[in-house]
Amino acid sequence: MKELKPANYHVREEMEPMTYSSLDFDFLLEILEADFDNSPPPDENPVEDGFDPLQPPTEGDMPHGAAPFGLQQPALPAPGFLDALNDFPPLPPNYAPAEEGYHPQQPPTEGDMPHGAAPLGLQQPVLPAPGFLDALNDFPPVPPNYAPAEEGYHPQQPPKEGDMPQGAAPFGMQQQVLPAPGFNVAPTDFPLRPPCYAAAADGYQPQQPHTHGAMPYGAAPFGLQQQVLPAPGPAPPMYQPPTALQPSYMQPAAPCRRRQVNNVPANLPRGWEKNLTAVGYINGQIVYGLPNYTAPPVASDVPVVKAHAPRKRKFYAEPDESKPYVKKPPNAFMIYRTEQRPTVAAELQNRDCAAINKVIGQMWRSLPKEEQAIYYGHADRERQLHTQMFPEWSACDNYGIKRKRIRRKDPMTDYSAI
DNA sequence: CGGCCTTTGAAGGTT
DNA sequence: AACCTTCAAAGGCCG
Repeated sequence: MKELKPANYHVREEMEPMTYSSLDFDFLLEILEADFDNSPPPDENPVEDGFDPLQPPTEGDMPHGAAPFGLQQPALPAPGFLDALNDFPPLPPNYAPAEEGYHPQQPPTEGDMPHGAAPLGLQQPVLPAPGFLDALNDFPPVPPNYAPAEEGYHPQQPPKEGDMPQGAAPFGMQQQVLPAPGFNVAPTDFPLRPPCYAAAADGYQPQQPHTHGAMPYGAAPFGLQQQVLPAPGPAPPMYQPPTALQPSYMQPAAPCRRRQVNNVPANLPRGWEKNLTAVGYINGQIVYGLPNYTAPPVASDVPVVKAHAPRKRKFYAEPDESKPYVKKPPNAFMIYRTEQRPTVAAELQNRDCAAINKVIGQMWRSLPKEEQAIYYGHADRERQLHTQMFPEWSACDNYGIKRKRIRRKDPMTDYSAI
Protein backbone atom coordinates (compact mmCIF):
# COMPACT_ATOMS: atom_id res chain seq x y z
CA MET A 1 0.00 0.00 0.00
CA LYS A 2 1.50 3.25 -1.07
CA GLU A 3 1.00 6.41 0.83
CA LEU A 4 -0.49 9.41 -0.79
CA LYS A 5 2.09 12.07 -0.94
CA PRO A 6 2.21 15.55 -2.37
CA ALA A 7 3.56 15.87 -5.85
CA ASN A 8 6.55 17.75 -4.56
CA TYR A 9 7.37 15.10 -2.06
CA HIS A 10 11.02 14.15 -2.07
CA VAL A 11 12.49 11.11 -0.54
CA ARG A 12 15.31 12.04 1.79
CA GLU A 13 17.17 8.84 1.45
CA GLU A 14 20.61 10.23 2.01
CA MET A 15 19.82 12.03 5.17
CA GLU A 16 21.22 10.48 8.29
CA PRO A 17 18.63 10.30 10.99
CA MET A 18 19.53 12.53 13.86
CA THR A 19 18.97 11.45 17.38
CA TYR A 20 20.00 13.17 20.49
CA SER A 21 22.78 10.65 20.67
CA SER A 22 24.05 11.65 17.30
CA LEU A 23 24.06 15.26 18.28
CA ASP A 24 27.39 16.63 19.12
CA PHE A 25 28.33 19.54 21.21
CA ASP A 26 28.83 21.66 18.15
CA PHE A 27 25.15 21.43 17.60
CA LEU A 28 24.39 22.32 21.18
CA LEU A 29 26.90 25.11 21.17
CA GLU A 30 25.25 26.45 18.07
CA ILE A 31 22.08 26.78 20.05
CA LEU A 32 23.96 28.55 22.76
CA GLU A 33 26.00 30.72 20.47
CA ALA A 34 24.40 33.96 21.51
CA ASP A 35 25.07 33.21 25.12
CA PHE A 36 28.68 32.44 24.43
CA ASP A 37 29.03 35.66 22.54
CA ASN A 38 28.16 37.51 25.71
CA SER A 39 30.51 35.53 27.84
CA PRO A 40 33.75 37.16 28.86
CA PRO A 41 36.89 35.72 27.36
CA PRO A 42 38.60 33.07 29.39
CA ASP A 43 41.45 35.25 30.54
CA GLU A 44 39.00 37.59 32.21
CA ASN A 45 37.97 34.82 34.52
CA PRO A 46 40.92 34.25 36.76
CA VAL A 47 40.20 31.41 39.08
CA GLU A 48 41.95 31.02 42.33
CA ASP A 49 44.35 28.17 42.86
CA GLY A 50 45.25 28.40 39.23
CA PHE A 51 42.34 26.30 38.15
CA ASP A 52 41.39 27.08 34.61
CA PRO A 53 37.92 25.91 33.70
CA LEU A 54 38.86 25.80 30.08
CA GLN A 55 41.74 23.48 30.74
CA PRO A 56 41.52 19.90 31.82
CA PRO A 57 42.27 19.55 35.50
CA THR A 58 45.67 18.47 36.58
CA GLU A 59 46.50 16.11 39.36
CA GLY A 60 47.04 19.01 41.66
CA ASP A 61 43.54 20.24 41.11
CA MET A 62 41.98 17.16 42.49
CA PRO A 63 41.42 16.76 46.19
CA HIS A 64 42.07 13.54 47.94
CA GLY A 65 39.25 11.20 47.25
CA ALA A 66 38.20 12.94 44.09
CA ALA A 67 37.39 11.06 40.94
CA PRO A 68 40.49 9.97 39.09
CA PHE A 69 42.16 12.46 36.91
CA GLY A 70 40.83 12.60 33.40
CA LEU A 71 37.13 12.35 33.96
CA GLN A 72 34.94 14.65 31.98
CA GLN A 73 33.42 17.68 33.46
CA PRO A 74 29.72 18.31 33.32
CA ALA A 75 28.66 20.25 30.31
CA LEU A 76 25.63 22.33 31.04
CA PRO A 77 24.55 22.72 34.63
CA ALA A 78 20.89 23.45 34.99
CA PRO A 79 19.77 26.68 36.61
CA GLY A 80 20.00 26.40 40.33
CA PHE A 81 22.32 23.50 40.00
CA LEU A 82 25.03 25.05 42.09
CA ASP A 83 22.66 25.94 44.86
CA ALA A 84 21.40 22.43 44.79
CA LEU A 85 24.93 21.18 45.07
CA ASN A 86 25.45 23.17 48.19
CA ASP A 87 22.24 21.84 49.63
CA PHE A 88 23.10 18.29 48.91
CA PRO A 89 24.27 16.49 52.02
CA PRO A 90 28.04 16.34 52.09
CA LEU A 91 29.54 13.17 50.89
CA PRO A 92 31.02 11.06 53.60
CA PRO A 93 34.74 10.54 53.75
CA ASN A 94 36.22 7.27 52.70
CA TYR A 95 35.22 4.22 54.56
CA ALA A 96 35.49 4.51 58.27
CA PRO A 97 38.63 3.30 59.95
CA ALA A 98 38.74 -0.05 61.61
CA GLU A 99 37.97 1.23 65.06
CA GLU A 100 34.58 2.30 63.82
CA GLY A 101 33.75 -1.20 62.88
CA TYR A 102 34.94 -1.35 59.32
CA HIS A 103 37.51 -4.03 58.58
CA PRO A 104 39.23 -3.63 55.26
CA GLN A 105 39.97 -7.30 54.99
CA GLN A 106 36.31 -8.17 55.16
CA PRO A 107 33.78 -7.49 52.49
CA PRO A 108 31.69 -4.53 53.53
CA THR A 109 28.22 -5.07 54.79
CA GLU A 110 25.24 -2.79 54.52
CA GLY A 111 26.01 -1.44 57.94
CA ASP A 112 29.41 -0.33 56.84
CA MET A 113 28.02 1.98 54.28
CA PRO A 114 27.38 5.54 55.28
CA HIS A 115 24.40 7.35 53.97
CA GLY A 116 25.19 8.54 50.54
CA ALA A 117 27.74 5.86 49.88
CA ALA A 118 27.98 3.94 46.67
CA PRO A 119 26.18 0.61 46.38
CA LEU A 120 27.57 -2.15 48.48
CA GLY A 121 30.97 -3.17 47.28
CA LEU A 122 31.72 -0.02 45.45
CA GLN A 123 33.88 2.78 46.57
CA GLN A 124 32.70 6.26 46.65
CA PRO A 125 33.46 9.79 46.89
CA VAL A 126 33.66 12.24 44.11
CA LEU A 127 34.39 15.77 45.18
CA PRO A 128 34.67 18.81 43.00
CA ALA A 129 38.12 20.10 42.32
CA PRO A 130 39.04 23.43 43.85
CA GLY A 131 37.63 26.14 41.75
CA PHE A 132 35.48 23.66 39.90
CA LEU A 133 32.26 25.10 41.18
CA ASP A 134 33.43 28.55 40.23
CA ALA A 135 34.17 27.22 36.82
CA LEU A 136 30.68 25.87 36.59
CA ASN A 137 29.38 29.34 37.32
CA ASP A 138 31.17 30.50 34.23
CA PHE A 139 29.24 28.18 32.02
CA PRO A 140 26.74 29.89 29.78
CA PRO A 141 23.13 29.79 30.77
CA VAL A 142 20.93 27.11 29.38
CA PRO A 143 18.98 27.79 26.23
CA PRO A 144 15.86 29.93 26.48
CA ASN A 145 13.67 26.98 25.63
CA TYR A 146 14.92 25.23 28.70
CA ALA A 147 11.52 25.77 30.19
CA PRO A 148 10.25 24.04 33.27
CA ALA A 149 7.68 21.33 32.84
CA GLU A 150 4.54 21.04 34.83
CA GLU A 151 5.20 18.06 36.98
CA GLY A 152 7.36 15.06 37.43
CA TYR A 153 11.04 14.99 36.81
CA HIS A 154 12.56 18.12 35.38
CA PRO A 155 16.09 17.91 34.08
CA GLN A 156 16.15 21.66 33.89
CA GLN A 157 15.19 22.10 37.49
CA PRO A 158 17.65 22.02 40.32
CA PRO A 159 17.61 18.59 41.81
CA LYS A 160 16.08 17.97 45.15
CA GLU A 161 17.51 15.65 47.67
CA GLY A 162 14.80 13.17 46.90
CA ASP A 163 15.83 13.18 43.28
CA MET A 164 19.16 11.68 44.00
CA PRO A 165 19.68 8.04 44.73
CA GLN A 166 21.63 7.19 47.78
CA GLY A 167 25.18 6.93 46.72
CA ALA A 168 24.86 9.24 43.78
CA ALA A 169 27.48 11.84 43.26
CA PRO A 170 26.26 15.39 43.42
CA PHE A 171 24.07 16.27 40.54
CA GLY A 172 26.21 17.22 37.62
CA MET A 173 29.35 15.55 38.84
CA GLN A 174 30.70 12.58 37.08
CA GLN A 175 31.14 9.64 39.29
CA GLN A 176 33.63 6.91 39.18
CA VAL A 177 32.98 3.96 41.35
CA LEU A 178 35.83 1.80 42.49
CA PRO A 179 35.80 -1.37 44.47
CA ALA A 180 35.80 -0.94 48.19
CA PRO A 181 38.92 -1.85 50.11
CA GLY A 182 39.20 -5.56 50.41
CA PHE A 183 36.35 -6.06 48.05
CA ASN A 184 37.83 -8.60 45.71
CA VAL A 185 34.85 -10.79 45.10
CA ALA A 186 32.00 -9.77 42.89
CA PRO A 187 28.89 -9.38 44.95
CA THR A 188 26.46 -12.18 44.58
CA ASP A 189 23.55 -10.08 45.66
CA PHE A 190 24.25 -6.99 43.71
CA PRO A 191 20.99 -5.22 43.15
CA LEU A 192 19.46 -5.88 39.80
CA ARG A 193 18.84 -2.22 39.42
CA PRO A 194 20.41 0.46 41.49
CA PRO A 195 18.19 3.24 42.65
CA CYS A 196 17.19 5.75 40.09
CA TYR A 197 16.28 9.33 40.40
CA ALA A 198 13.10 10.91 41.49
CA ALA A 199 10.01 9.07 42.45
CA ALA A 200 7.57 10.30 39.86
CA ALA A 201 3.95 11.01 40.28
CA ASP A 202 3.16 8.14 37.98
CA GLY A 203 4.07 5.66 40.64
CA TYR A 204 7.67 5.25 39.72
CA GLN A 205 9.37 3.83 42.79
CA PRO A 206 13.06 3.91 42.09
CA GLN A 207 14.10 2.48 45.42
CA GLN A 208 12.29 -0.75 44.92
CA PRO A 209 14.07 -3.80 43.69
CA HIS A 210 13.02 -5.05 40.33
CA THR A 211 12.84 -8.48 38.90
CA HIS A 212 13.15 -7.74 35.25
CA GLY A 213 16.01 -6.22 33.42
CA ALA A 214 19.21 -4.75 34.57
CA MET A 215 19.39 -1.25 33.21
CA PRO A 216 17.54 1.45 35.00
CA TYR A 217 16.20 4.34 33.07
CA GLY A 218 16.70 7.02 35.64
CA ALA A 219 17.00 10.22 33.75
CA ALA A 220 20.23 12.02 34.31
CA PRO A 221 20.68 15.70 34.10
CA PHE A 222 20.83 17.20 30.69
CA GLY A 223 24.23 16.75 29.16
CA LEU A 224 25.90 14.96 32.00
CA GLN A 225 27.58 11.65 32.09
CA GLN A 226 28.50 9.14 34.68
CA GLN A 227 31.21 6.59 34.59
CA VAL A 228 31.11 3.47 36.63
CA LEU A 229 33.96 1.03 36.69
CA PRO A 230 33.22 -2.57 37.44
CA ALA A 231 34.40 -4.18 40.60
CA PRO A 232 37.08 -6.83 40.22
CA GLY A 233 35.77 -10.17 39.22
CA PRO A 234 32.62 -10.73 37.24
CA ALA A 235 31.15 -7.36 36.52
CA PRO A 236 27.88 -6.58 38.20
CA PRO A 237 25.21 -4.82 36.21
CA MET A 238 26.32 -1.30 35.49
CA TYR A 239 24.23 1.75 35.78
CA GLN A 240 24.73 4.34 33.11
CA PRO A 241 22.40 7.24 33.51
CA PRO A 242 21.26 8.74 30.27
CA THR A 243 22.66 11.95 28.96
CA ALA A 244 21.54 14.41 26.38
CA LEU A 245 24.06 12.94 24.02
CA GLN A 246 23.31 9.41 25.04
CA PRO A 247 19.77 8.97 26.23
CA SER A 248 19.23 6.02 28.41
CA TYR A 249 17.35 3.93 25.97
CA MET A 250 20.27 4.03 23.59
CA GLN A 251 22.69 2.68 26.08
CA PRO A 252 23.62 -0.95 25.87
CA ALA A 253 21.79 -3.16 28.24
CA ALA A 254 23.97 -4.68 30.88
CA PRO A 255 23.81 -8.38 31.40
CA CYS A 256 20.91 -8.98 33.65
CA ARG A 257 20.01 -11.82 35.88
CA ARG A 258 16.87 -13.55 34.96
CA ARG A 259 15.12 -16.51 36.33
CA GLN A 260 16.41 -19.79 35.13
CA VAL A 261 14.31 -21.03 32.29
CA ASN A 262 13.18 -24.54 32.90
CA ASN A 263 9.85 -24.47 31.17
CA VAL A 264 10.52 -27.34 28.88
CA PRO A 265 8.10 -30.18 28.47
CA ALA A 266 8.54 -32.92 31.02
CA ASN A 267 9.49 -36.41 29.89
CA LEU A 268 10.85 -35.11 26.67
CA PRO A 269 12.59 -37.85 24.70
CA ARG A 270 16.35 -37.59 24.93
CA GLY A 271 17.78 -35.30 22.33
CA TRP A 272 14.53 -33.57 21.54
CA GLU A 273 15.35 -30.60 23.72
CA LYS A 274 17.48 -29.16 20.94
CA ASN A 275 14.33 -28.87 18.87
CA LEU A 276 12.60 -26.70 21.43
CA THR A 277 11.66 -23.19 20.52
CA ALA A 278 10.05 -20.46 22.56
CA VAL A 279 6.33 -20.52 22.17
CA GLY A 280 5.16 -18.10 24.78
CA TYR A 281 5.58 -16.50 28.11
CA ILE A 282 3.60 -17.71 31.08
CA ASN A 283 3.92 -16.74 34.72
CA GLY A 284 7.04 -14.79 34.09
CA GLN A 285 8.93 -17.49 32.28
CA ILE A 286 9.53 -18.26 28.68
CA VAL A 287 7.72 -21.40 27.67
CA TYR A 288 9.33 -23.76 25.23
CA GLY A 289 7.65 -26.19 22.94
CA LEU A 290 8.19 -28.23 19.84
CA PRO A 291 8.30 -26.46 16.51
CA ASN A 292 4.76 -27.16 15.39
CA TYR A 293 3.25 -26.19 18.71
CA THR A 294 0.80 -23.33 18.49
CA ALA A 295 0.39 -21.19 21.53
CA PRO A 296 -3.18 -20.51 22.59
CA PRO A 297 -4.30 -17.15 21.37
CA VAL A 298 -4.08 -14.21 23.69
CA ALA A 299 -6.32 -11.23 23.53
CA SER A 300 -3.98 -9.34 21.28
CA ASP A 301 -3.84 -12.25 18.85
CA VAL A 302 -7.56 -12.20 18.22
CA PRO A 303 -8.08 -10.47 14.93
CA VAL A 304 -9.81 -7.16 15.31
CA VAL A 305 -12.74 -6.59 13.02
CA LYS A 306 -12.39 -3.11 11.76
CA ALA A 307 -15.49 -1.06 12.06
CA HIS A 308 -14.48 1.15 9.22
CA ALA A 309 -12.53 0.83 6.08
CA PRO A 310 -8.89 1.74 6.55
CA ARG A 311 -8.32 5.42 6.46
CA LYS A 312 -5.17 6.56 4.92
CA ARG A 313 -3.49 9.79 5.65
CA LYS A 314 -4.24 11.97 2.70
CA PHE A 315 -1.01 13.83 2.59
CA TYR A 316 2.09 14.52 4.47
CA ALA A 317 3.65 17.80 5.31
CA GLU A 318 6.29 18.77 2.87
CA PRO A 319 9.62 17.59 4.20
CA ASP A 320 11.92 20.41 5.14
CA GLU A 321 15.29 19.59 3.67
CA SER A 322 17.00 22.03 5.98
CA LYS A 323 15.84 20.17 9.04
CA PRO A 324 17.75 17.19 10.31
CA TYR A 325 15.81 14.00 10.80
CA VAL A 326 14.83 13.73 14.41
CA LYS A 327 13.60 10.40 15.63
CA LYS A 328 10.61 9.87 17.82
CA PRO A 329 11.33 9.36 21.46
CA PRO A 330 10.72 5.79 22.56
CA ASN A 331 7.61 4.79 24.40
CA ALA A 332 7.63 2.67 27.53
CA PHE A 333 7.46 -0.60 25.66
CA MET A 334 10.28 0.37 23.36
CA ILE A 335 12.47 1.08 26.34
CA TYR A 336 11.50 -2.21 27.90
CA ARG A 337 12.06 -4.00 24.64
CA THR A 338 15.50 -2.51 24.22
CA GLU A 339 16.37 -3.57 27.73
CA GLN A 340 15.09 -7.10 27.42
CA ARG A 341 16.05 -7.91 23.87
CA PRO A 342 19.63 -9.08 24.48
CA THR A 343 18.73 -11.50 27.21
CA VAL A 344 15.63 -12.80 25.49
CA ALA A 345 17.59 -13.28 22.30
CA ALA A 346 20.25 -15.14 24.24
CA GLU A 347 17.71 -17.37 25.91
CA LEU A 348 15.89 -18.05 22.71
CA GLN A 349 19.12 -18.41 20.80
CA ASN A 350 17.28 -16.57 18.14
CA ARG A 351 18.09 -13.18 16.76
CA ASP A 352 14.91 -12.83 14.80
CA CYS A 353 13.41 -9.65 16.12
CA ALA A 354 9.90 -10.58 15.13
CA ALA A 355 9.99 -13.70 17.29
CA ILE A 356 11.74 -11.89 20.08
CA ASN A 357 9.21 -9.11 20.04
CA LYS A 358 6.40 -11.59 20.42
CA VAL A 359 7.95 -12.92 23.57
CA ILE A 360 8.76 -9.50 24.91
CA GLY A 361 5.24 -8.39 24.12
CA GLN A 362 3.90 -11.18 26.31
CA MET A 363 6.44 -10.36 28.98
CA TRP A 364 5.29 -6.77 28.90
CA ARG A 365 1.66 -7.69 29.25
CA SER A 366 2.42 -9.94 32.17
CA LEU A 367 4.63 -7.36 33.83
CA PRO A 368 3.12 -6.00 37.04
CA LYS A 369 1.64 -2.56 36.73
CA GLU A 370 4.15 -1.22 39.22
CA GLU A 371 7.00 -2.35 37.06
CA GLN A 372 5.38 -1.04 33.91
CA ALA A 373 5.01 2.28 35.68
CA ILE A 374 8.77 2.47 35.90
CA TYR A 375 9.06 2.35 32.16
CA TYR A 376 6.23 4.81 31.65
CA GLY A 377 8.16 7.14 33.88
CA HIS A 378 11.30 6.66 31.87
CA ALA A 379 9.40 7.28 28.66
CA ASP A 380 7.97 10.48 30.10
CA ARG A 381 11.45 11.70 30.84
CA GLU A 382 12.69 10.79 27.42
CA ARG A 383 9.82 12.77 25.92
CA GLN A 384 10.61 15.74 28.12
CA LEU A 385 14.23 15.63 27.10
CA HIS A 386 13.21 15.32 23.49
CA THR A 387 10.86 18.25 23.79
CA GLN A 388 13.58 20.37 25.33
CA MET A 389 16.03 19.58 22.59
CA PHE A 390 13.57 19.76 19.72
CA PRO A 391 10.74 22.02 20.82
CA GLU A 392 9.54 22.54 17.28
CA TRP A 393 9.54 18.87 16.40
CA SER A 394 6.34 17.02 15.69
CA ALA A 395 5.84 13.33 15.16
CA CYS A 396 4.27 14.21 11.85
CA ASP A 397 7.57 15.63 10.69
CA ASN A 398 8.70 12.07 10.14
CA TYR A 399 5.62 10.90 8.32
CA GLY A 400 6.30 9.86 4.81
CA ILE A 401 10.00 10.40 5.05
CA LYS A 402 11.49 7.33 3.61
CA ARG A 403 14.81 7.47 5.24
CA LYS A 404 17.63 5.18 4.45
CA ARG A 405 17.77 2.36 6.86
CA ILE A 406 20.76 2.38 9.10
CA ARG A 407 22.49 -0.87 9.63
CA ARG A 408 23.98 -0.84 13.07
CA LYS A 409 26.95 -3.02 12.31
CA ASP A 410 29.27 -0.09 11.98
CA PRO A 411 30.49 0.84 15.45
CA MET A 412 30.91 4.41 14.30
CA THR A 413 27.21 4.72 13.73
CA ASP A 414 26.04 2.15 16.20
CA TYR A 415 24.97 4.41 19.01
CA SER A 416 23.36 1.47 20.72
CA ALA A 417 26.82 0.10 21.33
CA ILE A 418 28.28 3.27 22.72
C1' DC B 1 19.40 -2.97 -1.27
C1' DG B 2 14.96 -2.20 0.52
C1' DG B 3 10.94 -3.69 2.67
C1' DC B 4 8.60 -6.90 5.74
C1' DC B 5 7.95 -9.06 10.08
C1' DT B 6 6.65 -8.28 15.12
C1' DT B 7 5.59 -5.91 19.45
C1' DT B 8 3.28 -1.54 22.38
C1' DG B 9 2.46 3.17 22.98
C1' DA B 10 2.44 8.12 21.63
C1' DA B 11 1.05 11.47 18.54
C1' DG B 12 -1.81 13.43 15.48
C1' DG B 13 -4.78 13.20 11.36
C1' DT B 14 -9.44 11.62 9.88
C1' DT B 15 -14.27 10.56 10.31
C1' DA C 1 -14.76 11.22 20.72
C1' DA C 2 -13.49 7.35 18.45
C1' DC C 3 -10.92 5.49 15.05
C1' DC C 4 -6.90 4.98 12.26
C1' DT C 5 -2.11 5.57 10.67
C1' DT C 6 2.63 6.17 11.42
C1' DC C 7 6.83 5.49 13.72
C1' DA C 8 9.98 4.49 17.26
C1' DA C 9 14.07 -0.61 17.67
C1' DA C 10 16.15 -4.47 15.55
C1' DG C 11 18.00 -8.35 12.87
C1' DG C 12 16.71 -12.23 10.00
C1' DC C 13 14.60 -13.10 5.76
C1' DC C 14 13.15 -12.60 1.04
C1' DG C 15 12.49 -10.66 -3.63
